[in-house]
Amino acid sequence: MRNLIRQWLALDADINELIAQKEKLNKDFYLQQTLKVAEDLIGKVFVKIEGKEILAGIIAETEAYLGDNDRASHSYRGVSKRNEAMFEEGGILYIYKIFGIHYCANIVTEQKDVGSAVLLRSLIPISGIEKMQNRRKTSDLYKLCRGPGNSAKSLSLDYLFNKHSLLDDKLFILNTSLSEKYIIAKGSRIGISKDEHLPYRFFIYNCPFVSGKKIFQNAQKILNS
DNA sequence: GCAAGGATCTAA
DNA sequence: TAGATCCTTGCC
Repeated sequence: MRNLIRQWLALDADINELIAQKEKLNKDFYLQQTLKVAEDLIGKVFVKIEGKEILAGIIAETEAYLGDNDRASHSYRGVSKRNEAMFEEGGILYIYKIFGIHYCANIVTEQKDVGSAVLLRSLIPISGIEKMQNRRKTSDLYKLCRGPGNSAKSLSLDYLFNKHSLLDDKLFILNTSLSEKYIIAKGSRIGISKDEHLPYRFFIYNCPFVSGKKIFQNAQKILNS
């Protein structure tokens, strides 16, 4: 597994070192523009601590859902019982269930009442892999956290975590710079029927942990600045 | 290719 | 209150 990760992110530190060395993303990060947050989250490490077990993955794929005139966003028609987390101040989770089957985890962004969030689509698992394999009932590392439903299942993110803070000691995102070693690309969001042309999906280019069959189609590389 | 599966929203 | 929709997945 370590070789597999090295191949993609040249990650040398183990998870405990990483947590000890790196800062958590703070509130100000989440209050930024949603598209910037979605792009900047690529390469960061999502961490969930369950007892003595550390579950962690490098964020490899995100999608932005804006609060301003984005017809594909759950927030488009205003506040409802389902989406009210999206209208809170940034830095918390918004969890919803799709097709009555799969949970999907979003990271709420921007100021209160904006109604924007970033969908967590895929992770590169780096810690707690056995637990993820048990939950997903597969040992295939590429498939463990590929797609929003699978990511939420691996991390066991359900309604209990709706509105949960990401500034928590057991649930946070590390401010790493791993993405500098990879090319980030953007393209169309997946599985939506409105405004599907908007390039609001961000992902690590040519990465097998990323979902979607057409990762290169309609993809545009973003050069590291 | 398509069914599972249930909450949510809209229209009446 | 009925009917359509849905930021998906894994099966056929």
